[in-house]
Amino acid sequence: VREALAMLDREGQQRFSVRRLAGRLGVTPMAVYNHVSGKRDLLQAVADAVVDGIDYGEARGNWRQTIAACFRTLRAACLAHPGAVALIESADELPPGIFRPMEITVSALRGAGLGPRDALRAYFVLTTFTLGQVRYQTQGWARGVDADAAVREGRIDRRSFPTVVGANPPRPWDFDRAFEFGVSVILDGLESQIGRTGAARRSASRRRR
Amino acid sequence: VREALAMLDREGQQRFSVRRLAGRLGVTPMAVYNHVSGKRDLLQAVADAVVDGIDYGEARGNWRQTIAACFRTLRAACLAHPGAVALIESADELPPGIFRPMEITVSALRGAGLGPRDALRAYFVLTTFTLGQVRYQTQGWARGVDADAAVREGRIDRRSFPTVVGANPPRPWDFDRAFEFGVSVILDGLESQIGRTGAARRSASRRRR
DNA sequence: ACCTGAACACCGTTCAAGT
DNA sequence: ACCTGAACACCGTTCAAGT
Repeated sequence: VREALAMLDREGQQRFSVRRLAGRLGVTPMAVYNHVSGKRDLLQAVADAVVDGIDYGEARGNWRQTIAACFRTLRAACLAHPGAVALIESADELPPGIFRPMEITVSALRGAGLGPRDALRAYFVLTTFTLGQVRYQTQGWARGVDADAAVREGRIDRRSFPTVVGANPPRPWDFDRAFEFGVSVILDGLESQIGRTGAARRSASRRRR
Repeated sequence: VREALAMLDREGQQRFSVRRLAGRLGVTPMAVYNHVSGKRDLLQAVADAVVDGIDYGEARGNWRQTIAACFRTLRAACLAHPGAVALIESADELPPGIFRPMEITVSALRGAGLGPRDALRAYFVLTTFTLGQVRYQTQGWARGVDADAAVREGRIDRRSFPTVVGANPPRPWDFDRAFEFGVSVILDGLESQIGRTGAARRSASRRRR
């Protein structure tokens, strides 16, 4: 499992194969099947190992700080094991620890006054954002969606895409800052949602009196 | 390409193969290579076709409405071709149309008063969120990260995950509402960011006088 | 210009056999 | 309990040959 994770981080899931893993372990391909019931099972085990290796620590500070810290931890773990993210996203079943961010986030938001459904939705906003950002960074957003390259190579003309051409991003793109910006935008948005529903609830209870 | 897209939407990228495509076309596997230089090239062509098929229409309304409409369109297109999302995310190069949402979003946000770097970052928040949400919906978030199933199957205990167990999501999960919630949260967050930098700029120009 | 058939190097996996 | 070797059904792709 350890060697599999290393291979995945090094060469990606595309180039990973049971036979090559066996080769690196100096063993016949079939020996792998004594420890694992198949490729699927092996990748599952790798995903489990990564998920279990994440430590979110103790919550401290207000709800914004708690949530921000949680997703910073998640992001750092994903960046440390770029090969594992796709695995986690496609795993059939993951260890309970995968729900730690949900627990932390929903709990913090409930405490801040957000309703249960919205708190859960907010969690999904934060995870999809965080994992998506990691994907772009590791798999190379520098692929098809690299506006900078498209502008440089002249695949895009100023006429149809004036703003894209003008906003040509500074290189190297600072993923950390982009992530922090996103987190604070989302938290700001949640704060104003909380203010709004809180105000609605207050005026409702005022009417009730 | 049309048949390939249909196969991908139907059975997913995992089960797709050149040989099976050839089979469905009633032709020998090698015939495919007369029209396309390889599997990679074929998938690229599929991604291109999907991207080119998206029509974002004319911008109308204020910046919030413009942006929301843009990502609703993107989301609808992705949901219509679930098999193509992974392709687009991993394509090496995509047609210019892929930058339309960036153009629309950055332009709208610049107009609303956001700085160039933040406008670009905001675009990435919105795309990662939108595509991530689509992934969860189509690939089945119902995989490893399905809290509902985990609770039902008793893989999670109330002691360590009180909030997750309590927040047991209503079934069926309403992806549309979750998406709309996320969009409005992000737009709220951007609005308060704009207010903040706008205020900072105003007070700076006041000092300058 | 398009299709075929045989071939090559790779896959995941099974199964009988070894120690 | 662990490993091996041969085999099977599948890949993507090349290449010479056909029309």
